[in-house]
Amino acid sequence: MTPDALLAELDGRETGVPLALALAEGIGVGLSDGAQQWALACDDPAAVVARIDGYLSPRWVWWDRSTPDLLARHNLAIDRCWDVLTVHRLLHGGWKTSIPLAWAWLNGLPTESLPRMGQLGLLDAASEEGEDAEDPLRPDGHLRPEWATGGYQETSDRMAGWASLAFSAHEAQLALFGERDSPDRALMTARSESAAEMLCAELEQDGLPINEAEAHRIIALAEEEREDEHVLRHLRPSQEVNLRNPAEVKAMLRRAGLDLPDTRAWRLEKIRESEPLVDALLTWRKAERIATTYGTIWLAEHVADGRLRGDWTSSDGAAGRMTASAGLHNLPAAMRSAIAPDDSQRLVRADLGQIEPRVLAAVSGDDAFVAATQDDDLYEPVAKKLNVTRDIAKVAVLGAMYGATTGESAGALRGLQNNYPVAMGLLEEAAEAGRLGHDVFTTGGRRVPMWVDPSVSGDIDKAISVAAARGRFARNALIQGAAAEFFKVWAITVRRRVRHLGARIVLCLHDELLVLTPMEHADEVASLVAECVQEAAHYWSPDPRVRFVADVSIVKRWSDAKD
DNA sequence: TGCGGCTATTG
DNA sequence: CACAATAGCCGCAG
Repeated sequence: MTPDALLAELDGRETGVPLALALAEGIGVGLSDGAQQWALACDDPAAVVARIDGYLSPRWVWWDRSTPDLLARHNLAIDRCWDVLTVHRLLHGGWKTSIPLAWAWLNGLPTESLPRMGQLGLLDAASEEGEDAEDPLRPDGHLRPEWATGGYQETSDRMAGWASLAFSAHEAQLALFGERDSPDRALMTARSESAAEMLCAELEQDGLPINEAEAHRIIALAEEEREDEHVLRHLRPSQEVNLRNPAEVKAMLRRAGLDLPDTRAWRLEKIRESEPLVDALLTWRKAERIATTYGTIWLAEHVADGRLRGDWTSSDGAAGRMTASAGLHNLPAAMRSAIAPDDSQRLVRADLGQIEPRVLAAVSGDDAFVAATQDDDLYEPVAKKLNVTRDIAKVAVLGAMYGATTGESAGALRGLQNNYPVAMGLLEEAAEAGRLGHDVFTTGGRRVPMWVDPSVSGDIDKAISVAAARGRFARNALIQGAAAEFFKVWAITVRRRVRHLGARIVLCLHDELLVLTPMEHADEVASLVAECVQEAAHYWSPDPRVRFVADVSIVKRWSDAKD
């Protein structure tokens, strides 16, 4: 089959119709619409996908990240897609999964008896009668694991079969959405999370622009400051101490007359003014961190052709936040001046303001709390209502979302419950579900699985403390998870809206975006990024009255101050 | 060599 | 010092 013949067959179909896809470099493309399947042998499958996408603009259905990875390598950006494994994580909860596991779960097959690769290879070599190696399904209904790990890529006919199964999996998932409380909302999430997975493929491909000379300068400075002697010279009598061993550091401080329960920075910070030894230790630790974690080895491992790259996942972690390796999400502030493009480009830096409380207002629909979001600083009206300072109001609101029970926030918590009963009630309901070990669901329909630690049975105190931790976790997961969903809608909207200007997202950081843009389009990109906050809010927010805000600025380096 | 504990960094 | 994450070094068990 040729691409032209295929396009003729697809003629007249509606935009957005689901079309499943499997492909392999240099081999071909397999497609399926559920009723028919097509196999195209060709060298450049991405070019075929580009033609169909331009012609029909379907919703591309694929099994997993391997497909957008290939498309991203060919610089083909797809906006409308359905990633079966990403949707599986949404429906099922958790992160660990695989194509055979998702297939088994969707088809009600026992998942304990999932065929494993090694033993199956032997069985297949024996090739029982009645078994067809060209069939991706075994007689018991399970997927052949060797198909999932590349076997489907051998011929375009196999790809067509593989695409056909992806289509079936997608239909099974659609049926499950129908059983949800808010099917339409969960479907929206499935689509946006799938697009976010494609964005992750691009983030891995592109990387962050990094000025290596500047990075080396920062590392060299840290190397100087991490000399043990800078700390040890404060000791009388002089002594050898392994500063990397917390127990030895604690003993060292005790000998210096400082008896502390541990040596954590927040504790030491309080006394560094009056204790030169402590001040030197904290300075040493900061330098040590940069030199060990973000030193020359790190540069060599993660930087190539002027880009800093890590692995990206679109919905890792408890509640579905994006994660990145290579330290991209916890780069020390001191290193951020090295994140900079060449002079012909700029970074548009944007971050959502007070995103978690605003999301709480949106998902709870609490009238009074929604009203507070009209303010640029949401904590001001809250403080006024509670008759406390702005700082206490902030700690109280954050404490309510994290499940704090002690400290300053405890007192203000009663004020929050009186003034914002709907929002606080929602949080408490989630916490109670978590304590009981019941799964909770984000507003976008992500299942957040709870767990029961079997090791606590018999130990009442421990069981209570584990249940309490689960309650805090569930309470926060509703907010953090919903914020992650909103953030991803914003990110994929930006991705789509700035593309024609040659701009690309190069970093996603929970509430912050970095967009790399040609200098001449920086102003327009910045405007679009700001507009996209409203567009994303309109699309995502369960309560249209909630106001979302963002800071947007054009910078040469990530570290540059916002204007 | 793998793992828990401690510590750092970030949102 | 509550929620989430990645990542390093240490000592200790195997």
